[in-house]
Amino acid sequence: MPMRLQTESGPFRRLRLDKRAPTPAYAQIADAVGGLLRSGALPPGYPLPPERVLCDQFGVSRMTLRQAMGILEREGLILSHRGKGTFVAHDRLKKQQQELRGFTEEILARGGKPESRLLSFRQVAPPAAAREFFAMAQGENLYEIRRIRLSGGVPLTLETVQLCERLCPRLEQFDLEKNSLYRILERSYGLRLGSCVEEISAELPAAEHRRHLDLPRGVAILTIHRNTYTDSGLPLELTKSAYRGDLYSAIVHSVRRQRTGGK
Amino acid sequence: MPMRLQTESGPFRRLRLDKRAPTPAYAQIADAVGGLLRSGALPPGYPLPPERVLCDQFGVSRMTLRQAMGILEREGLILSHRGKGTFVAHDRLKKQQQELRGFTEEILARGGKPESRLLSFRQVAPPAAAREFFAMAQGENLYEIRRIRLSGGVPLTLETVQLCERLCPRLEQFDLEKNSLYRILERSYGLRLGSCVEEISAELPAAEHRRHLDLPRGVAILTIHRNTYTDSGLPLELTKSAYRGDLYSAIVHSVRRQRTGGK
DNA sequence: CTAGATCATTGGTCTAGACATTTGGCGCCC
DNA sequence: GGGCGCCAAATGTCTAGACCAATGATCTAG
Repeated sequence: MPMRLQTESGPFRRLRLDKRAPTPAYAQIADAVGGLLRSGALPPGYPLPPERVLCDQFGVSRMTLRQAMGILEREGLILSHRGKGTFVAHDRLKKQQQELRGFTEEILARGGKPESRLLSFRQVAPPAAAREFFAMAQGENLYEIRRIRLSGGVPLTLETVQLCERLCPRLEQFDLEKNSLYRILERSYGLRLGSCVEEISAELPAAEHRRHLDLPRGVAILTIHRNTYTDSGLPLELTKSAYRGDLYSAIVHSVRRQRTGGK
Repeated sequence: MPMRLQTESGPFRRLRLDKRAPTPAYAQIADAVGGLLRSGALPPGYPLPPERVLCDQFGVSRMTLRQAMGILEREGLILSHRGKGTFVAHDRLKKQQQELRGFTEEILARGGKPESRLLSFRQVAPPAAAREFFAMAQGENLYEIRRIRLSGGVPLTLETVQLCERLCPRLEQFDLEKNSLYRILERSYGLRLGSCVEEISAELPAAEHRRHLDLPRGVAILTIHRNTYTDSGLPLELTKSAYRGDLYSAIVHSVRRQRTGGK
């Protein structure tokens, strides 16, 4: 007897697709299947229905379905093997792209309760480093924001942000103790954050750190310099953060460079 | 007069494709175009020929060409806009995936001259943390390698690596002062590195650090705990590194999570 | 009982089209 | 001169197939 054709899609049976929606079919499929996988309802190694079966179910052609599967595979949610099938990947395989987050988002993601205390908000003449980074013309101004950032009421970092006034004029109208700066930039100025480069280093505490961070003895400072760009590559923000070394550490996900691979 | 159809592919004119080669057409195209872009010969914003022109030139269908373009777009080498065209992206836009590297590779990439001094190479009973990470059975052993790692003759970090003997038996036959551990794992054991998670923190120097790292006064320690996995998600290596804070900092690239997007 | 051939099933690649949507230049009309 | 609409060109999405290559179950010959 030939190998039985798999027709029972099991947990995938109920997934559907709205052909009238403006979102493309492949995105809907990737969202639907991806959501099911991320829910953790299926154990690693659990087989997905064959592509041709899913095509029937969603009512799309195979190329469209494979566009969705490609997204899921790049995210590390599934693993495909020619001749065998496609399977739910192990959790550890999830390709965690290093994610750009502001302090507020980062602390929320870690289960903390972010707060801010504004130390100063000034317009300053740009130092050379900032002038070069932002490609500033003569006479352009820089916003400089200094804040203590807390989690659960404990001072965690002393942060200095520099922003080019050209990109976010009248920034002073916002309350930077109550609002996430990144949210303001995205929502109110339509600046879509794109990427950043951080340099993470270790230092001994200086007087300034002791003054603001309530440092116990025997604690070092984790310093992060961040250069942020918009999604179109425009220099957006320059940040220096001094974290309490005993309360904060940076988590970094890396992947091995591989062959350019399929999908 | 209608808008002139672009037929001059300019710098792209000479790119060709070997239909008999075993590598898929889309990979060849991505390599060829990607190589031209990475060479820096074209300025940011320079327009690529329309997809249909490239299809003709390479002799492939549009879906195949778009598979190649999708790779380049995900790498951040090009930017596409519906209705306008496809353009060379700005350098800053290149999606630098955080890359997993061993010390040797990292120092070479930074233009240094990596060396190692072996402090100890032992088989030890696994501590609880390692037993859990490697999912070790009773009686299994752990390799523990302690090395001073230098760049240009200067001690840079004190590194302790733990490896599960099951995955790389008879590791003691290799000279770990002369060979990159990652190279050994890949070449001699066929273990393909996949990804890692690092926790980066700051500490004050301990006696051990002073003893081995030749520390000047006023220097903190940058500590990196690394959990490494193979490309199939198998736990491979557990490393703790203590870097001289004045000589080393970690560079991290991050990108903003976006809509699942096309291609 | 085993080694090898067969073959259906699977994902990987590719084609030759189609229609949709966005953009921007051009010409027309006021 | 200044809008406004048309339309060609461009990318985005999708189809309904095709063939290839790897896998592994089954069948068959020894």
